[in-house]
Formats: sequence, C-alpha cells, structure tokens
Amino acid sequence: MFARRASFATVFVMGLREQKKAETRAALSWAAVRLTVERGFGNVKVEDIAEAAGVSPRTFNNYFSSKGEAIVARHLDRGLRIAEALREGPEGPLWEAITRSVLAQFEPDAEAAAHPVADADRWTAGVRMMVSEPALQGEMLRAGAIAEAEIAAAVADRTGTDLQQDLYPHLVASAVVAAINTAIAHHLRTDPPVPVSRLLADALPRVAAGLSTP
Amino acid sequence: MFARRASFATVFVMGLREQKKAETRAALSWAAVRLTVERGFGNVKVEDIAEAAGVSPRTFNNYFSSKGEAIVARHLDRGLRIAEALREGPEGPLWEAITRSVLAQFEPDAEAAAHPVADADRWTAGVRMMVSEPALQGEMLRAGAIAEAEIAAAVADRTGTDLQQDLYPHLVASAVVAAINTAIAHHLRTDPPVPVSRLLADALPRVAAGLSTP
DNA sequence: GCGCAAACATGCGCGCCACGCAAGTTTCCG
DNA sequence: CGGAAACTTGCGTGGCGCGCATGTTTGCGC
Repeated sequence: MFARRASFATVFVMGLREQKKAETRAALSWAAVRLTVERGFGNVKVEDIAEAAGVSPRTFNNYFSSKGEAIVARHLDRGLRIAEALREGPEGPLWEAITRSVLAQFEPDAEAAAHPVADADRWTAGVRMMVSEPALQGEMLRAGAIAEAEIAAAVADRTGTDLQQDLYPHLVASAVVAAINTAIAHHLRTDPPVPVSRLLADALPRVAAGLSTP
Repeated sequence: MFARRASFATVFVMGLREQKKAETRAALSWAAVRLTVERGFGNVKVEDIAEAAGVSPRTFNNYFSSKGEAIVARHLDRGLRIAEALREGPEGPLWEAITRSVLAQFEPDAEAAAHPVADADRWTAGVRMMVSEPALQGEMLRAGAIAEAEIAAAVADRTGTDLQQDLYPHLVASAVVAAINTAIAHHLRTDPPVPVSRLLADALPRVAAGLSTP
C-alpha cells in the first residue's frame, strides 16, 4: 500500500510525497498526545494540535477525522504491527507466534526514546487522566477492534479456518486483544507500574489454554 | 440507588419521579435505535430522537451525553445486568455462575417482543449498517468496558482476589466481554444468523479453560 | 528536462452537537 | 400544605467534522 519500491531486505523506500505525509501524521499524532497529557482532553483544541504540528487546522482533518483518532493513532499502529508480524513471522505453533508477535511490540520502545519526558511522574498522571476520558476510551477500544480484525485474518490464514464461517479466528483475536487491553490497564493501575510485557507473558498463556488450534 | 421501597419478593416500587425518568430514558434510547436503523446514523438528528420520544431537544442531553450513548444504552444495561446476576446469583463454581449469568441475558428477549418489527430483513440490514458506524463501534465497546469493570468486581468478590493488585479478575472479565462481543459480531455476520446463546455456549468454556479460579 | 495530471494543503462556510445558565414546572416529604 | 429538590425547557456559545473551491507541490511518462 505505502511501499513504493522494496530494496533488499525489508527496507522500503517512500516517495517524497509519502515521506512527508508520514511525518505530518506522526507530528499531528504526537502533538495530540502531548498536549492532551499536559492539559487534559477538554483543554486542547484541534487548532492547537495543528499549530503544534505546523499545519493548518483544516489539514488536521485530512489525516484524522477526530481529535480522538489522532491521539489513538500510535495505539492503532502498534496493533496493526502485531497483525503484520503474525503474518510475516516464521512458521510454528500458533500461540508461540502470537506471543512472539505481541511481546515484540511491547519491548522498551525505541520510539519512546525519541520523545524523552522531563517529568516522568507528571507524565504518568497525565496519561492516567487521558485514558479515563470517556471519548478516548471508545476510540482506544475501537483501535483495538480494528487491529483485532487484522489479527483474526492472520490467524485464519495460519490455521486454515474461515473468517466468514468459523468463530475460532475471531475468538482468538478478541482474546488476544482483551489480554493486551487488560495488561495495559493493569500497568496503568499499579504503582509502581508493572511492565506490560511481564503481564502479557502471564496472561497470554492463560487465554491460550482453551483456544488451541482446532 | 433507584430502589425506593422493596415490597415482598424482588419487586421494586419507584416514585412517580423515577418511573417517569425510566420511561423517558427508555423512550429516548428506543427511538434512537429505531431511527438509526431505519435511516442511518448520519441522517438522524438529536432533534428527531427527542421529538420521537416526546421531549425537548435539550432534555435529550439530560439523559445521554451523546447520540451514540443513547443508542448503546440497552447494550450497556444488558452488560450491567450480567454483573448484577453474577453478584446476586447462587454460590457455585465461578465459570458455572458466569455462564448462567451471561446466557440468561441472551435468551429470546421478552423486551424484544414489546417492539415487534414489521420487516425483519430490512431491520437486520439496518442493524448491520448501524454496527458498522465507526462512532458507534467505539461507544458499543465502551459500554462493554463499563460492564466489564462491574463484572471484574463481582469476580473479585467471588474468588477473593484483589481488584487493585491481581490481574485475574480483570482478565476473566475481559475474556467474558470479548467472548460476548465476538459472539454478537458473528451472529450479525452469519446468514442465517446463528443464535448468540449457541455461540456463547461454545465460546465461554473455551476462554474459561485457562482461567480457572486461582 | 518538461509539462500535465493527480495528490495535497488551505481558507471558507455550513450544520450539528454538547453543554452552561437561568427561568418555569412538577414531585417529594415533613 | 408549603418549601426544597429534581426535572424540563429555551437560549446562547464554542467547538467540531466536513464539503467545496482554490492554489501549490509532487510524480511520471514522453
């Protein structure tokens, strides 16, 4: 879709157009998150986000159809990467592949290092405020659901089940997403925060128990 | 909370005030669903819903803070009834109680008989349109999440686990809600529709397998 | 190189929506 | 029966999502 030419290995080259687009999208999403964490959802206007990203207010809606969508974009992308990893990963037992694909996206993030946070406690408090915002909860869960559909498709491929007819791939995908959501929520609930990867390493095998490949 | 006086058995008597409130709420929610199914989400104005329910537009927002919330209200209520049933139900193995509580809410609905549908196929098509509306997907999932919190609390009570410290009750609740969501989605996907209760009877034991009481 | 077509950013404007505020009205309870 | 509390309603406001038209940038074939 957004891969114009593939050189050796998995390196993709974008045209200048798509490069700029990706940058703008990332800038908008990042600005949306930062401002929301700092000020609270209700105190951030679309205008502010656009300004922080260096584009016009109208352009914001060319990338995201709502404030919430922008804030949740990175969450959505992470979910989609899980599905992608599941598709492209090596053969092997289903739940082994799932566990690997999921955990890979919750390692200490390289991208997180690109946006260092000055006051960690203040940041965490802001994030807690953010995720307790009703409008964002729905958006967050919806992002998970979109990723869930992709994961279900990947599971169907791997197991030879039918997306239309069988409940199995959907059940697996929803269990995986549920485990992820629960782990994240628990991570934000605990003090000091328990690493998400540890929680997932505990949760995934448990939900897997009754969902072995049919 | 809304039980003013309890006569014998489980019959609750409301004051005139709460009676009217419940009726208005139900009328608004039902009108919201009906109009959305008939015309599509984007072609229904809050004004229309209020008019259909016989109240002023402003009053709508005294009951629901958005159109989506009104549409999803019955879904939310059903989820909350599951949690309530789980709390008040008889002792016994956890997953037995869960299965009973969930399935009880997905029996051929007595309330559904109160709103007979003339053209069943047209209605089903409208419902499919409705659930594919992005804004409503988020709202729907959020309703599930609210119920999930109540279910988690009920599970913690039954199992003696700690909501704050243990992942277990949250994991169980999220698995249950995930199974319900998946079953409903599959019910809407299949033609002819497979009963939700049948799908749940299949799905719940599977997610239960790895989540036995600790 | 070069020019054209497609993609994109932006300004403008419209309709809708969530909600605060300040009446007016109904219900509750002593 | 009278006052307090709860509820409905009208009005006004700020913000949002998006369609449309216009100017600008990018990509691609020749």
